[in-house]
Amino acid sequence: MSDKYDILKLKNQLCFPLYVSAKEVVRLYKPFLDELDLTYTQYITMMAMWEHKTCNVKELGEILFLDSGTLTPLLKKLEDKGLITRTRSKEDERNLIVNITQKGMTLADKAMEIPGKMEGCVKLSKEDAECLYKILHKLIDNVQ
Amino acid sequence: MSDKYDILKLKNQLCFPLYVSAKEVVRLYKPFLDELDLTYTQYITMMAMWEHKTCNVKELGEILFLDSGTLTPLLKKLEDKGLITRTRSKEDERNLIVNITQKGMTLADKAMEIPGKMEGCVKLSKEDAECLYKILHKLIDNVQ
DNA sequence: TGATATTTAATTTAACACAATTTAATTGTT
DNA sequence: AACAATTAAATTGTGTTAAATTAAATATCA
Repeated sequence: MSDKYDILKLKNQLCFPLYVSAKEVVRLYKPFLDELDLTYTQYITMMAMWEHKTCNVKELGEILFLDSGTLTPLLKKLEDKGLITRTRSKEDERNLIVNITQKGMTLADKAMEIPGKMEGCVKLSKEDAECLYKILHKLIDNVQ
Repeated sequence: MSDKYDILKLKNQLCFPLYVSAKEVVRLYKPFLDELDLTYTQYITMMAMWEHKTCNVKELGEILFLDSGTLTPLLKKLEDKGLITRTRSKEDERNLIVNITQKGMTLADKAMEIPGKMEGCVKLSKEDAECLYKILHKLIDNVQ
């Protein structure tokens, strides 16, 4: 029934449903994000840019919990698409300033539909969604 | 204070803390898993194998929510390490049977320490951990 | 002040994961 | 028996991430 290896079973892990949920939710976004020609990581980066308009890579990394190894190639792609610009700071050449373009801002209007569509897919009650949100933020605070 | 783009802000997304939590938790595992010379995905695969002892790739994929594109190279690495064997089924040559080896089983003893160590890192109350577990499983059921 | 070390910021590289496609084996239908 | 449809795994290409590297700025001290 129960042996000493029970604690190694997948059903007794908290990390596993967390890993699976995140992966599945990103997968659910895919068809919606394909319409904007964005990956999920590009999407959250654009969310940060829609809000902040200007940012350097370091700040963006702190907001998004991404490091520059992820952001550098990603930002180059967004620049290629014309959604942002990348320019070195005159004051400190180490800093790369990211600015949103007009085209980038325009994309927000198309993106507005997505959060509502996703809610419909995930199908959690308002209470569960709020509870999940709170616990995940606690977890993130704890591990920083 | 509030504008029509509020619904696109990161702080109003549920997906974002989910994405960050999963990533950060996997990152926390890294130092412990380095001692076993396993990646996180290899670790959950070994968990499935410690429990089931034998499995084909399809079954393993269903258990782990991974596809053959992820599993094929991963299983070859675990085979190289001597933790599993990969053999084609005699009954149906399309099926690749994965079996755990003695060396693979032995690794479970070292892995036994990890769940406890991770609990210490994540630092959620028993109530929060249980609640999180339940909601995540609901979410996974909903999106299947 | 000038030389050197340290810190900081971003890029590059290599490994891993995932989506989409391909190949191979089996089953079903006529 | 022949062909189509289905199933299982492998392969390929793209994106993400950790670790190492490069470049720039600042601090230390002779």
